[in-house]
Amino acid sequence: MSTSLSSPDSAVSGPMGQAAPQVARTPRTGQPASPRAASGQRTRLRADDGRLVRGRRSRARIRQAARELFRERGFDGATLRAIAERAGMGASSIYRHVRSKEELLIDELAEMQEEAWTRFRAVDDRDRPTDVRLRDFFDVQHALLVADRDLTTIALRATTKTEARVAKRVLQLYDRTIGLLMEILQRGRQKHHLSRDVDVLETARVLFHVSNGARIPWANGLVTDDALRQSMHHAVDLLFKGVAARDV
Amino acid sequence: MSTSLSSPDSAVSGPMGQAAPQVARTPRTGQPASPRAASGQRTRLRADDGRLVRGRRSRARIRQAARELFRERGFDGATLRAIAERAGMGASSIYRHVRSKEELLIDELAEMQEEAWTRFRAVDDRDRPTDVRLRDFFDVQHALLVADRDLTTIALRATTKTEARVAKRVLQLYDRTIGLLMEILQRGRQKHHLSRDVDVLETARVLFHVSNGARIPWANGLVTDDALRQSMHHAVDLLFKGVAARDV
DNA sequence: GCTTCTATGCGATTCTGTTCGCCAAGCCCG
DNA sequence: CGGGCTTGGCGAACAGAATCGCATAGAAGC
Repeated sequence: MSTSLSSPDSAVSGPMGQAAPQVARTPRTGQPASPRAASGQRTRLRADDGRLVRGRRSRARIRQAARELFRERGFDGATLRAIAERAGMGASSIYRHVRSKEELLIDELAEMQEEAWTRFRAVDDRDRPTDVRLRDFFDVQHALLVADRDLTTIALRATTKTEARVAKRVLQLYDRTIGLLMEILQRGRQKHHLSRDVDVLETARVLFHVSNGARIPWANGLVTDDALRQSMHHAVDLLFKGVAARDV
Repeated sequence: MSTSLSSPDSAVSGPMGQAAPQVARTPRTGQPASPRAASGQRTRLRADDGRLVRGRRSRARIRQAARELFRERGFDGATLRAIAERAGMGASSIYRHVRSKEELLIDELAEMQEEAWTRFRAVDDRDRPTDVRLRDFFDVQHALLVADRDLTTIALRATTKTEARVAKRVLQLYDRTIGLLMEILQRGRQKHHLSRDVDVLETARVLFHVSNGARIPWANGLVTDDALRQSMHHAVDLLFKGVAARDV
């Protein structure tokens, strides 16, 4: 239930405020930043405020530096100090724009996910059999995963952080993927590929959970890239055919 | 493939050497500890060596302290220095017995898993329908999970650590669970609850992956305890019946 | 201009897990 | 007994993420 797709509240805005004025976040304190918010706005904060412009540029530099260093040295290898240095600022300043190192990662992750969706839509054909479409989707996702192993590992780790904010954003990404799976399944039901009494949402979730769970041994090098891929194909098959004996 | 159940090598021994002489681990260096190992044994190290006895006692105290503090403050809240203090020693001494904080956690985890297996076997009846047995298994596991929320969250996190040693041990625990699921499924196939061409191992894995994946939103408070439980029931159902239309 | 507020930045500091170098005590063997 | 070995322990130190308090500069309001 609460794992609703595209949850209405917050909507998360774009990764790292490349959009709106950001409502003066002051990452340092988790509070509404200032009494102003409650006591009626005194300063309105125009979007072209010189400070905000500077801030946006800083954020962009941080983001860029983080991305580069994540790829060069991996998440754990990329020191905040190194990121800061490359972004041309002190380490502590980063926390003016980001509330934790993991938050930087989410930008990366969101981007990869976006890429996965667009790639899939590019190759997808809504008229093909449902199971084929599903396999294709997982294949696309798989290709990106393999290209960015560290990223996905850490994304998984991020969902197990006490720091709820980070985990929630990752989970919101997840929800969108589940939504896409639902779409595919829904279409399948319309075309009578699926039996009528299937709960589309629940099925999408199961598929998604499998894909997440299967990544764990893979991320630890216990299964090969291809085995992971096959594993997902297998899961789709199983789910479609069912394992129960037909004649009992 | 490499995710074989009860992998032959190492067998991991018991949690934190409550058994054998431990082969002089010297956690500090990852190496075989001393040239002796290669050059033929010079000192044989009797099990009642006073030093080893002391070591075992220390390990027991550490373990006890860790367990208590994990429950009191959660994994992240339990400082190594606090654990050390309660165990009556300096923080750095812990590393004579353990190679990382996570290793302490694994002991806990292994114990919970063990408990889950024994509880299940206590209530299980091999003659009941396969899907019922599966649901029961997940229910037992679920009950323990709920009682120890933090533990399972961190276990997940541990599988995404760069520290391979820890992850591997967790995954070995996982493998045993998959093995149990296989057993259940195998029995089901014998009794013709399952169709003949089902790949028992692959099915067990899918089930297990779902259970892992489904825990993620739960651990983040996005689904209730009961919703998680229902989710697993749902997954078993889906897997059994299959989602494909029967008449196409 | 002057005050006040806000966004940004910085260096020092705190808190963590972990490592290092040294030392004590225990066992074995001559 | 007296070296050589090993285990266990300790305090100092390190590195990395995150926090604090202060400083700067731009903007808004008078």
